[in-house]
Amino acid sequence: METKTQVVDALATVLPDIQKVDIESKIERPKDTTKGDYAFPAFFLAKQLHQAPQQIAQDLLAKIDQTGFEKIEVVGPYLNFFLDKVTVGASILDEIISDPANYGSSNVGEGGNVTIDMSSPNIAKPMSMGHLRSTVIGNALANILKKVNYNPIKINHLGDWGTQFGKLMTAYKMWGSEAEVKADPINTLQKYYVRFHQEAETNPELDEDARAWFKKLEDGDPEAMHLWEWFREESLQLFMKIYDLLDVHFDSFNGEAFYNDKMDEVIELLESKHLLQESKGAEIVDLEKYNLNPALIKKSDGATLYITRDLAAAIYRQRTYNFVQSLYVVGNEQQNHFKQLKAVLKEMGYDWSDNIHHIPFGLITEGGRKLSTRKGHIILLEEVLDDAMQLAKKQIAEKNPTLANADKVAEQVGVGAVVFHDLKNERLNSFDFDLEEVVRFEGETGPYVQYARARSLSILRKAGNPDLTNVDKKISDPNAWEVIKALGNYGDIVQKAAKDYEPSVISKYTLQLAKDFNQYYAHSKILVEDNEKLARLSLVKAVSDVLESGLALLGVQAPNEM
RNA sequence: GGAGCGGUAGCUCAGCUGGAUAGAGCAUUCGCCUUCUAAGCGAACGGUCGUGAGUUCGAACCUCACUCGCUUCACCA
Repeated sequence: METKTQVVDALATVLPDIQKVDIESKIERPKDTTKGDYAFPAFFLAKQLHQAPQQIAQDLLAKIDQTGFEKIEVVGPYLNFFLDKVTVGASILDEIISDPANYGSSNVGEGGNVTIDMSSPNIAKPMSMGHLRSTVIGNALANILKKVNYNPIKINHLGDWGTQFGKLMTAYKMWGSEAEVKADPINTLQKYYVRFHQEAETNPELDEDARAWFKKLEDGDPEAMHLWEWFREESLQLFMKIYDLLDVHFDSFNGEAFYNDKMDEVIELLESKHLLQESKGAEIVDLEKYNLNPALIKKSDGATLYITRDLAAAIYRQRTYNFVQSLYVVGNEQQNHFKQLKAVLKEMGYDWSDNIHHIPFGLITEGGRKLSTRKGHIILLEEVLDDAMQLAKKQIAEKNPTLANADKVAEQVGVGAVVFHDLKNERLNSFDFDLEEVVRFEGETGPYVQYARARSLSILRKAGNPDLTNVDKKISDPNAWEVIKALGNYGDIVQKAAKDYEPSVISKYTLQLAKDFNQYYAHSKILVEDNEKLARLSLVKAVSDVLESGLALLGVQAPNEM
């Protein structure tokens, strides 16, 4: 941040006719680090100065004040700036060591509330890898937004209402037994659900029966209500186990059922604004002018739909939290729905609908096939996490057999690998599930980052964890520079991740920092007795602090030893 | 057909608001544990950036056309 301003200021004094912001926008970071820390291309000045860019660069170099820089040099049309590594490095380390917890924080959010609709598994269905995506992306975004001083509100909009309960009740009444469900709730209910869809293909009466059961539920029929509560309770208990493992916690579990008594108002509002139309026996809102299909508010049998509930939820959230932003971390395949949702709210005259953002993510397939709960083609999250933990345990037994708390560490490493894998790439990328890939511990993975941090802590322990707050942090070793530069970028990285709602910006950064540190570690000896030892330890401490912070933003736990 | 996302090394992906010889990881081959954890470090190999035009001093990036893959388009969520 500040280092860039230094470059801008130096250039501004020799380019009085150019706006500072314009200069800043042209400054780039050379990919090749031997070409300096910042570079200024002179191409764009060629036209107005009527000179060759190479010549302009030369002239600027002659006039520019080089104090505070290690050197400035011209390569072709580029002016390359080399920062004073020792001084700049020491000040970056000082900043981190003096207040590690707040390093990288900023106030762009000004405390504003941001609701995050995330995870939202369906009751009576197992959690799949798709739910993992929503859960970990939402959780990471909440952490990232908090770091830039928004106030995130994590809402688990449980799928605890809807026609699937009608189907489930039909199936249960026809083929189910209480004992079977109690023995293994989710898998059994899942089995009923799959069977329902199989048999309904040849027997359409089942669909009618399911519709009837759901209608009963909506009308408060005691038997239907009882079954619903039972299914819900059993499911929720199992979900909580997974959330504990992922260390994800919610501010609200208000799911679909919570809005049952809030939908009449939505219908009334729509009616009073004359937005409802009848079409084929159903009630719709026409969205022609948004170039969207009509939003179906009420089915021909009078039952409500997803969007009606989401309208109620959006209005409720606005009233309850007065959000500055409302995020929905939901798969990309639902983008049409969210466009409709925003459009209907807009039609209702709610300008705050502009603050609603669908945060889509890519689809997970397996063997190129879309996963489908209805057809029973799913990847169970629980199994993936179990596999990952088992594998981590095996690794520990091989590589660090004397490790204390091996089980806990295996959990952190295994789960960390799965979570990190999900956050590593741009969230809109879809990917084909490959267990080996997901639970990999080498290369660009969560464990790689965890390992780099564990090694840094190990060094600090060996050094007796000295107090580093007031030590001289000047490091002359050029190997340290890439690490320090990376450390200095953290704040910008966090802001970019927040602005783009993109956790992968953080994961990529932690990988890069870990890589830079591992290189330094391999090439420079830290624990040698000389007058820069405490400065080097400061660097190591700063790395462990920032890696810990970055991993925490991602919701990945970091073991002190592994 | 409309809308959306994508096509970069054998595989998985980076590539910032257009800039200097297109970068990682995995896989393959080969080095490095008598020094701070080898879940590591280093080296080699590997690319017509889907195709064709255009804008520009300069295009993987912007525009247009085409092409391939996935998603979605009222009574599921």
